Amino acid sequence: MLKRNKYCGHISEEDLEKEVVLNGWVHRVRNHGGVIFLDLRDREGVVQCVVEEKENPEIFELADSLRSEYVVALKGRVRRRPPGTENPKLKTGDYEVVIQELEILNTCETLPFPVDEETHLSEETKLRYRYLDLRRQSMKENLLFRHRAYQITRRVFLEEGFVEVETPFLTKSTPEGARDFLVPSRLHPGKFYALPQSPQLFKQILMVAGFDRYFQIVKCLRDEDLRADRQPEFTQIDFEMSFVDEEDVMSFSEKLIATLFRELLGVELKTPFERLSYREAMERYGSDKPDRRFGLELIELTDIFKNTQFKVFRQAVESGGVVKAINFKGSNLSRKEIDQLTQFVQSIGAKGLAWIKVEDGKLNSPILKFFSDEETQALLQRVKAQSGDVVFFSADKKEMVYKILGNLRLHIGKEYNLIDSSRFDVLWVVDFPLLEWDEEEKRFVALHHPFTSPKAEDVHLLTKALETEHLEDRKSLVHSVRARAYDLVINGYEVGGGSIRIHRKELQELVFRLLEIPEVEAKEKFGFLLEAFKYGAPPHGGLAFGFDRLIAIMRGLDSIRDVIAFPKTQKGICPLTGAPDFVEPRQLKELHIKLVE
RNA sequence: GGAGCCGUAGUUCAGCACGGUCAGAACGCCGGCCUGUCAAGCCGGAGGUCGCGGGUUCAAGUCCCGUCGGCUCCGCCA
Repeated sequence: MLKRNKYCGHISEEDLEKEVVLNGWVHRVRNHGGVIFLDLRDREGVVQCVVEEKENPEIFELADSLRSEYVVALKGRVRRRPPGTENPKLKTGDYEVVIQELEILNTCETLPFPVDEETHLSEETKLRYRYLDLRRQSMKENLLFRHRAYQITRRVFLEEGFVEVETPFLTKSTPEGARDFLVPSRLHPGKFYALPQSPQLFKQILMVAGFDRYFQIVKCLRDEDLRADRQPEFTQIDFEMSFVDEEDVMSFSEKLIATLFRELLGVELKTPFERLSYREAMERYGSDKPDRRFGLELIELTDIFKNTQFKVFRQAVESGGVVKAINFKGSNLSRKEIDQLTQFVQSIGAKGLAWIKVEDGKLNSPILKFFSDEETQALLQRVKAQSGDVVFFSADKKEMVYKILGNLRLHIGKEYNLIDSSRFDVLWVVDFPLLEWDEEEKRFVALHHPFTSPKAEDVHLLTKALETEHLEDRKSLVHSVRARAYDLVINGYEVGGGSIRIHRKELQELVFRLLEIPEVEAKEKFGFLLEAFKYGAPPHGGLAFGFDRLIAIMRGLDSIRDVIAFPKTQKGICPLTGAPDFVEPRQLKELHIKLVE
């Protein structure tokens, strides 16, 4: 076999008049009768190869039998293309390889879809024939980009003295958080391993072990429903540091992210990144991961309507809720467009969508008749209403208003192309609440995870909350406790999150008491961590980046599937392998598993 | 668990609102011609369970119900 000494995509001036051996796939063949052009492709690119019938009839005949995606090896002389026939679209477009020897290493059946074009393909087709999909340029570039990102990431961690350690995949199920993937134990009937949702506990134990600075690029697994930015298995850049506070973790993170953007995209991010409090993010954008590349901010109106006659608003305010609005300025939306937006908010759980349209100084609205003149005037002034504006309202419990208007804002931003996709909006969201009330479980749950440290100045509120009998009072005390947590948000996606952890037993026990995790259970579920903390746990904290999301955002892609070599469909299926699938009864028996029905 | 969009040739799609020459296009594939193309060109050809099941109707890609699959979103995702 002729063995490659050059990649097709690397043919350049220095190869002129030299002999090269290429290995690759037939990208395209153009037969002109007496001359055949063959575009040969490998990982690095494409080069045109040529054979003329009168010069080399045997090779010409062989080349005539070539079809798309045949695998070939060829030897040839590189020459400059005749003037006027250069192809500026190709990196190697000034040159061509005159074929002297040609070996067909393998044939290829008729393709299910063209590899050489960027035809839109259904997700199912892409994934079923992923090996062909990955031959396509954009997908190939996505993976090569990702590859470079791994290398830069490792280098930056190395420069900063981090140690790479692997943590177990067969581990213990822990309460709180996402649903675990379980692995039945053959050696221990009835017992199960859990696949890790993240290396969280292990990396903290590594800090106790004195490794000081740890990192890992690691798969995490969560058995939850999928989204464009969520796969059941995904990759995190995970790290943890000892003897640090949030400033250390954040500034290292900034170095890593800024380096990736600089070296991969040539984009210089301004450091330190901007910071926004959780509260401000929610109040202005209705989201803890705001996309600030467009306006349409939420406007507070509760005070204006606190005594209103309009029942919908008044009831919301009386029961502790809020009234907020967004003003889609100069949009001149038609009734039909407003109806479509109404349908959208209804699909996410709103009862309806109140609106006012400003037209030539006149107001058009189904709810205006319920407002007093003062309310209308105050409202118009607050939202800075001008002709052409359409104002949308939401009045409900705070969380609901944020959800409705936050999503509506985003929906409008996308639907009406308000987003400047040429820039990156990078920010930290900080000052998260430590705990939030879970209405379903009737208890407090950790917003990040139960090991997140509260701010020192807020700890006394936790103590006080424990002593408070009345639930509403207790809620308001607990909700005012801020966590030493931080999320990195880029273009409206949470690409990373972390915190300074609790490293002292007493504080951890206090948090467990508030989470209503009984001592017995805490001991049973993560007693190993609590025990480790007894033996000299250093103060520590860390962060994990969602690697797939980060790469997708940097590549300007909407779905992380496009940066994962072999992703799953929305139902968690792998069309390439057919996983998940049934297994042999014998396998089940070994695992002591009996299927119901 | 819920909402929306989609499913027609190997691929991407049109046809569906108004049921009746609607089995169509492009690309791909096969055959032929062609010495400078590069999404080569020209001529010819093959290729379909309209996702699946049921219903309405004289008649169903087209309307209705169910179901399966793909995508987006809500719930869920510390």
